[in-house]
Amino acid sequence: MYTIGELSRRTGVKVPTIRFYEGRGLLPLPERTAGNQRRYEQAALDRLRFIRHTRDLGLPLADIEALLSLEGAQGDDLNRAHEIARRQLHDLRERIGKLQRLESELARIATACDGQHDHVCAVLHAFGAHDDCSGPH
Amino acid sequence: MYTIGELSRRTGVKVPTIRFYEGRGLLPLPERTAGNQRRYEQAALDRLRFIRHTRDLGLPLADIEALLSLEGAQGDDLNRAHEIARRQLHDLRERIGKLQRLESELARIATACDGQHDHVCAVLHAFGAHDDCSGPH
DNA sequence: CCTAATTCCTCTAGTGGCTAGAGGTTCAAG
DNA sequence: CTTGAACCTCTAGCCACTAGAGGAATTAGG
Repeated sequence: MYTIGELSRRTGVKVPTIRFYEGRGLLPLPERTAGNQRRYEQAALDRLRFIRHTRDLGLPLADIEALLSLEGAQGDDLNRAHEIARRQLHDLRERIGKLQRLESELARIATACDGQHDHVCAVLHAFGAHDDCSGPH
Repeated sequence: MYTIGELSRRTGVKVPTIRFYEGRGLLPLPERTAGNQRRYEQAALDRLRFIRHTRDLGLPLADIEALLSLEGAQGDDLNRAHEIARRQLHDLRERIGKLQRLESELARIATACDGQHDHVCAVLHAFGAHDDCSGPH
């Protein structure tokens, strides 16, 4: 039996966030003490770790909900879980690619006008100038 | 003189978003026709492109506002613009690093249990299992 | 000049994923 | 039995938009 604070410490999910997940239906309603405080079992800890992990992976709560509903799934449902993983991987790779293109541009901007603070800073110009960018975005 | 729709087409910023920016003070109040419709000058187009570009680079609106206020700045203000660029680059590199770690993990998950749909899918297990991860997050 | 289609207007509310705060109650240690 | 930490509910706020309602203005064609 864990208090909500213990659950928080063990998973790294903040207390208000745990209550928020409960409200969203991601965590089942836990038992309560006579004084109305939440008491969790091991299963809740596992489930919350699953949620934490998948959130870290960038899955939106809706997808996590879908995955959670597939617990012990068979047949087509497994394909659905697979599909979610593949889609996430695809999204992630796109995000990385985009960010890397921006990185090179930002590096160019950050080093612009280093040393020569004449009268109009190249940084401000560089932020506005799209023409100088190497790749499209 | 551009209508809001033309401005939108030329910058790729959606019409409601342009109005939203105006409300946030990022764009000055434009002239209006007798019928109360917005009419923009070239300066507004340039400014909106600047905003669009910096948003693409990941800058929050507050930072963009700060940069816009530095137009034609001198001395310390230039350092401030520089500082914004450097901080953004730092953040961006962190984000990329984190996403790359997640990518390798997600790739592992997506290919797990390919072919062998025995009875409990490895994808679901893999989503929950943090132990198998290569790096920390 | 009239009509019809398109674009424009303001306003409110919703999205995702939390986070912060107010104002109060319960629990555990000493 | 007292104290202080942790808990409770509830509302509101954050960012950066996006969607929709309900209506007014503009523009192109006939």
